[in-house]
Amino acid sequence: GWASEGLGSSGKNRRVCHAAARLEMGSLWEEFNRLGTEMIVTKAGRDTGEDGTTEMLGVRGRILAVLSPLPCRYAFHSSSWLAAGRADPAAPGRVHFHPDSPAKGAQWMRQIVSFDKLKLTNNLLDDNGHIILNSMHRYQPRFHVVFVDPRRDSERFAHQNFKSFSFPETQFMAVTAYQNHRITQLKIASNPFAKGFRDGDPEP
Amino acid sequence: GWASEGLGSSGKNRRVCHAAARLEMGSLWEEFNRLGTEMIVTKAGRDTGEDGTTEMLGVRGRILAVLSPLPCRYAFHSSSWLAAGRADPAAPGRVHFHPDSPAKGAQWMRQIVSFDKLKLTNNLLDDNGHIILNSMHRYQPRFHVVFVDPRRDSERFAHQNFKSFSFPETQFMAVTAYQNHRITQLKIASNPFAKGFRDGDPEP
DNA sequence: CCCTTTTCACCTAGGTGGTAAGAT
DNA sequence: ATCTTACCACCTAGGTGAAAAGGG
Repeated sequence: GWASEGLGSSGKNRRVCHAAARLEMGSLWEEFNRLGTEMIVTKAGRDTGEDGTTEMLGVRGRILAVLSPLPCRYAFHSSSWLAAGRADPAAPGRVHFHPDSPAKGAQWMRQIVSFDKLKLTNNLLDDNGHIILNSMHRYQPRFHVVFVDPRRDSERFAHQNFKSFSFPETQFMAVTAYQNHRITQLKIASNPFAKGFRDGDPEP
Repeated sequence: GWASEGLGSSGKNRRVCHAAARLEMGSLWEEFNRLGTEMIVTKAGRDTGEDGTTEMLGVRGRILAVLSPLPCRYAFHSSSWLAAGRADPAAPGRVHFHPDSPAKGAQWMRQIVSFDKLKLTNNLLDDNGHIILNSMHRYQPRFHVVFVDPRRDSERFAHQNFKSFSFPETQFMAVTAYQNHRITQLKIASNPFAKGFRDGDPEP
């Protein structure tokens, strides 16, 4: 009934307003962010390795990720990124639904919510559902916890039924090839699939 | 409302009574069945490669698979299977929910419904959710299309809300090692992961 | 003797950055 | 000159039956 769909003090539905989230692998994200994170975009789509942990209970809902563009074009000169004019026109942003969606809150709590199936592409005509980005532009990942409202006129309450999270340390630059060699080295050191490019002695 | 949940002539909810299904790779299943299909069970769990196609429209529901034991123990002697006494006592049968469940009918129709994540084990203490079988016993795979009834007292109508399918050509014997060498050869010829054991010239 | 378990080489499938060639 | 693409060797991850060892 209507009474049970009351709003919390934030103007959000009570089912989502207490949702919380923390970033998994936060120290690694910070290490990348200090150097200026770069993410490869290809025509076919490449992974991102995004992780997050939700602390949501009792919500029957969806979790989805979006990448919000930051409004500037960049260039990499003498080891640093510089703003280089207005952002190129962006295609309408795509949304990536977590593959476990929809699921109940207890299910989301059971394990880390990983966005490792999310792929980035620079192909404006992509029809694989990947998220389309402009290379040499900067993005802020965000994700939304959405309560699936069973009411028939649920569109009217859409603004109450989600709660959003973003972690500044996950901002990144979309590139087709790495610009900063220190980013390349950190990727090689931290991604198991790049183990073939490591040369030093591995730690236990 | 209640009127819209009326029953078809079969005594099943109208949402499932028109569901239909056909077996994918039917001719390969028949080829195996003529020889006597065998499926490996291990302690850790092994795949089955079950495929099926549903023809279900407009149903918000689940698809799940069960393996029904046939009540006999078998032995393999001189190239054929013989009944060999009563069936060993079986643990309560487990159910395998298709990982896309729940989903709407249109989603199920979009692609082949494959049970290739279903694994078989002979470990009675298995806690990976695999289906537990007795080796040297025969089984009939079945699957059920289930309408998720939104009514509060939906348990009362459970018997109306599913429709079951089984294909006799998918019956198989659970084994820990292949008994019939012709089954081994047909597995090697038809399973891409066993390509390493093929010796003849491959067909284009 | 019959059946089960363990380990193995050999595959499929797909995620890495490197590299050189291509595009603008 | 700068950015993009296509292909590659090298990984991770995991599905095969073979073979040998183990158990009752």
